[in-house]
Amino acid sequence: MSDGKSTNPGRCDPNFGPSFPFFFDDNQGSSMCNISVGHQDYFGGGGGGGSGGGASYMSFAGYLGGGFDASACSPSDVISASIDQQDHVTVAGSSSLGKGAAGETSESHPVSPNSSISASSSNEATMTEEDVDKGKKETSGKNQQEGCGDDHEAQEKLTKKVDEKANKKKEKRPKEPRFAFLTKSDIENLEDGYRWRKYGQKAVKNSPHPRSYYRCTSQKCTVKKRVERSFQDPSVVITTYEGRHNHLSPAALRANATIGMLPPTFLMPPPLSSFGHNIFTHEYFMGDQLFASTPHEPQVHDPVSSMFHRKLEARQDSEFQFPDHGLLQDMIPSFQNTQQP
DNA sequence: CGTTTTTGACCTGCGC
DNA sequence: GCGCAGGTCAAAAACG
Repeated sequence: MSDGKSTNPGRCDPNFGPSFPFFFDDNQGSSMCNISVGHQDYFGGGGGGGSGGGASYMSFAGYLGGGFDASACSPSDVISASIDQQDHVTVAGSSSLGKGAAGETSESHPVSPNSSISASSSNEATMTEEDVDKGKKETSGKNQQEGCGDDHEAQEKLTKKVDEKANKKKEKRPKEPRFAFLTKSDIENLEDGYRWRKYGQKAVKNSPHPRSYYRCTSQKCTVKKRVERSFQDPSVVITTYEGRHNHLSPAALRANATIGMLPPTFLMPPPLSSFGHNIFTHEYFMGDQLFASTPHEPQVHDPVSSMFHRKLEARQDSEFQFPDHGLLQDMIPSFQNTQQP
């Protein structure tokens, strides 16, 4: 479609807002957690991106490996949560922000107050097979069809693939970390700094809105994302990222090249640097804060971390309701449980 | 001409 | 085992 096709690095869409993730990490198959989140709000300019915190607190950005670059923009609100089975949970809500560390173009966008949403995650098996799947599918579908024996090579390949599949199945492949976030926006394609190629679209049960599947266009990068609208609130876009980027986002590269002054924290992992702006700057809640009563002390001090605290406070009074059913609930079934008594 | 989107078909997992 | 729903593939079309 439009050129940015799916997402164009570093560009801002006038209507977008990043939202926050809720992230799940399926690794180990455990399960997930919940999250809740919030409401619309807005935190003005903060700075930049962030590292999620200390060692044990990895931001979703970190998880993704780079996930987002929000250099993009955003106007809308975000609502989201992310989770990581291990010890972190992140949630967010969001809205617009000012300039990020990355500089880029953003100007501050006014934010509009919006809704409240909550989420929880259940990832489960839903997507975990993907990585492996890819190979599988390639093999399976096609090969079966072609198996007529056109060519030995083809057959051999097939066989190999099949074997690989079998092995993988047995091995039980690790699940890719995932995180999702809700964004209140008219636009479905969030500008997250990476380039995505759409590889499928599917109608979703109980929802008039189709779900789109995207893959990172970078070579060897297996990150995928799914984008769909909440059927209950069409203005809410649910974006789910899966996997971690193994490269810098085009936007991040650009920003770094231009700025060249970012603190190490930002530059280190590709992902983090990319997050520098929108997302982090908006609201981001650390999991422990959500689930535990102990205040979280960021191990790494950075603007973002501090920001989390402030934001969190701001949000405590929010009322979380999760209007969505179906899709969202699938992702976030227990959202309500996370709410504070 | 290269890249991305569209879209129908196929595959897989899950519940009944 | 069957049907359903989700996810992916890949040919064709569209786009720049």
